[in-house]
Amino acid sequence: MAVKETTGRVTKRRVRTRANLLDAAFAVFAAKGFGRVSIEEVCEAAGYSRGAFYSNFDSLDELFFALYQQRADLIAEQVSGVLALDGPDLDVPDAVDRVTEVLLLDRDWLLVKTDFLVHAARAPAVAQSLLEHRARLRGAIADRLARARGHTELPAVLGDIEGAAHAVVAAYDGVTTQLLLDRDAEHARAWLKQLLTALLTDGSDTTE
Amino acid sequence: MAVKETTGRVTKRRVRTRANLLDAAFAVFAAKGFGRVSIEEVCEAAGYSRGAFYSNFDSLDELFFALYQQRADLIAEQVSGVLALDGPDLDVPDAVDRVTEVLLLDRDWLLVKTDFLVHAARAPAVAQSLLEHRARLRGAIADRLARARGHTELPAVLGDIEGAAHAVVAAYDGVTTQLLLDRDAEHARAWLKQLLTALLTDGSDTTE
DNA sequence: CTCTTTGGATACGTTCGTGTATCGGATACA
DNA sequence: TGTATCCGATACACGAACGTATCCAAAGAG
Repeated sequence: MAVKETTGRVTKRRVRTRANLLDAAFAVFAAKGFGRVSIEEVCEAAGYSRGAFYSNFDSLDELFFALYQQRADLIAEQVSGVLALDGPDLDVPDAVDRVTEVLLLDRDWLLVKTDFLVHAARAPAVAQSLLEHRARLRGAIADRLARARGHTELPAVLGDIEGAAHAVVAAYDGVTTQLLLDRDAEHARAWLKQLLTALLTDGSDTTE
Repeated sequence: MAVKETTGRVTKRRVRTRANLLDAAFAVFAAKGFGRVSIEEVCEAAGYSRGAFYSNFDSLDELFFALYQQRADLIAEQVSGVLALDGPDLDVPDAVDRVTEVLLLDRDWLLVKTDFLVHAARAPAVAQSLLEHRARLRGAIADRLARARGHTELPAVLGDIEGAAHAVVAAYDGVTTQLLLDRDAEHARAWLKQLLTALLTDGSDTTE
């Protein structure tokens, strides 16, 4: 049961400890990786006993899911926010700049995100939820690209705008992988920018 | 100690059981994910007792590393082989076709590969080894691209040939991520082809 | 302030995996 | 075929983490 019985009392303390558990879990997961983490470790890191955990969650999986959703929504908002900025149309390179400034900042998040991916890959239900999340993000990107039309022409090879949005996500995923290994965030961001530019513009624009 | 004392007797049985353990481990890792797998499970799947394991490996980590190296080398050979085919020059789209036919075939491999990535991301020494492996692969791709010059002009946005090779790997990683979630291998391969085409050619070539 | 409800701590018993030490059958080599 | 060596199986002791049942303190309602 994902949600505790919707009894009357909502309790303030509960919210606090739940948040604390989630925060601690984030740190522990990032450090050791989900799957190598015990419930006890999370509790210890949060300064609670196991009783607190079982009072708030039914399993580590459930906590992990909640944690991911929390953070992913946060990121998604940031990206959407950045993309929505400014008037109805602005050229693509500028949007690319803005996005790359927000992304790839927190290594811990990348670690947890990838853990979650690998987790979802083996749990169809979870995968479904993750796919929907990605679809929403792609939607935001597609909207942005649609608004930019006229300023910058998209290459035809990617197909429609949806295709282009798909490509953007793929580029992000690809760069994430590399960054996880070499830990060079600066380089990763510069390079993501370059990749996106290559994907979203015709070869004509050689800014760098 | 990665390699058992180099004593005289080379032993035939040992090689067999070691291989069996590795094969069984691959299946188990793919199914449950490294980190959720116990030594016992691997032994059981292979039909051995834990004694056999400790006689061949010092830890699960060591086995995992050996397993990854084995399979990754295999894939790398396949790719290099496919890329080396035919005369000194052939256009890019053809090479793209060949490569996409070899890649993204085995879901189990993608799972294990991603597990290993996430593992390496937290173990610098392992990451180093993985980075070198990737560099070698990039090298093969770069060589191929160099030979194709004159037939197809690369877009300038990616920089030199090394940059283009980098982009190819990123695209592969990105598509892998998506495939892990939606399990649509057919679509993934078609789309990888499209992505690579978009990256490696000027917008002029609209084959599809 | 009192009383009721809720949240988290503590204290079990149990299961599971680990690593080691020892033993017996298999294997290579003469 | 004999024999020395190797390899894998078995047995054991230990520790870690789990899930539950129970209890005390904290927070909200009146």
